[in-house]
Amino acid sequence: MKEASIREITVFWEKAFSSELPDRPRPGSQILTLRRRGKYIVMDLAEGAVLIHLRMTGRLTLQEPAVEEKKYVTVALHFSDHRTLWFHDMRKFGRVCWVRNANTALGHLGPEPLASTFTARKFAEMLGERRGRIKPLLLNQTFLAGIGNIYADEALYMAGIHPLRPASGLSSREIRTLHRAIRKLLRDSIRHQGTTVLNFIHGDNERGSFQAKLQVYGRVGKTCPRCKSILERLVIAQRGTCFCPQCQPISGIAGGEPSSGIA
DNA sequence: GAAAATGTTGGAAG
DNA sequence: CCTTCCAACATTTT
Repeated sequence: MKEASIREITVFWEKAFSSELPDRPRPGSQILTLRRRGKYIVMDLAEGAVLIHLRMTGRLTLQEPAVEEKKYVTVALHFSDHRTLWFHDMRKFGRVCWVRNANTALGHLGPEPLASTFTARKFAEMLGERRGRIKPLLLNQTFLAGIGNIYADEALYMAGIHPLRPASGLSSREIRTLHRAIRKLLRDSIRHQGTTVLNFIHGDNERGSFQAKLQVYGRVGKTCPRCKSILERLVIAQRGTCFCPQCQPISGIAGGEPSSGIA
């Protein structure tokens, strides 16, 4: 595809679209690149950019939706080659935003976990300055970009860290383990085309397969794959949280004896 | 049939 | 700065 541009944007659900410009994109807004930053899909244009956030149930198709799913289409981008990108969104939390400058609009985001500059050392520096608990921090996009509820739970499980542990209280060993877990998890999930819990689809219109690899997410009450304890559920920062009380002790190091400290 | 839970984020309020 | 609650919305599960 060469010299593609956005010809027109049709908005079916007004709240799903916003623009920093007085008008919607004009004909000839050439598309330069397509990339991801955190949970945003970024379409850089010759002038400005289009940001897409899928939130909970957003999905994109280049295929025209069937009549019965048309009611969930909130925005459609019509390209110069006469193809159309359909933004479906059952819960209507997703957003499409036309901005002047993508970097400015996304300037609040924390580092990319997969960037080479995101080292364990850098992670340690970032954590040391923080007061809160580790799980809400992992979900905080201004702290680190791109981690959602599933990967936060999985990363903490993989690293053997209780979700309520104070962020600044992690040992350097735990930080290294968590850093590794986050990066491995995201890489593996991308390799498996993502995690489809309900209706997520990737660019080829297919479901992801990483859900088959999840160890704790969605498995409350089932057994821990590692130690066979019953996985427990907590609500932390309004988000359901699944963890293994044995492998992720609230005190002590992962895998260590809970008998440290007192007595 | 009502209540709670679901992958997210931003805003308000303490 | 940090945490908590809520709102946006539709569907499924309890």
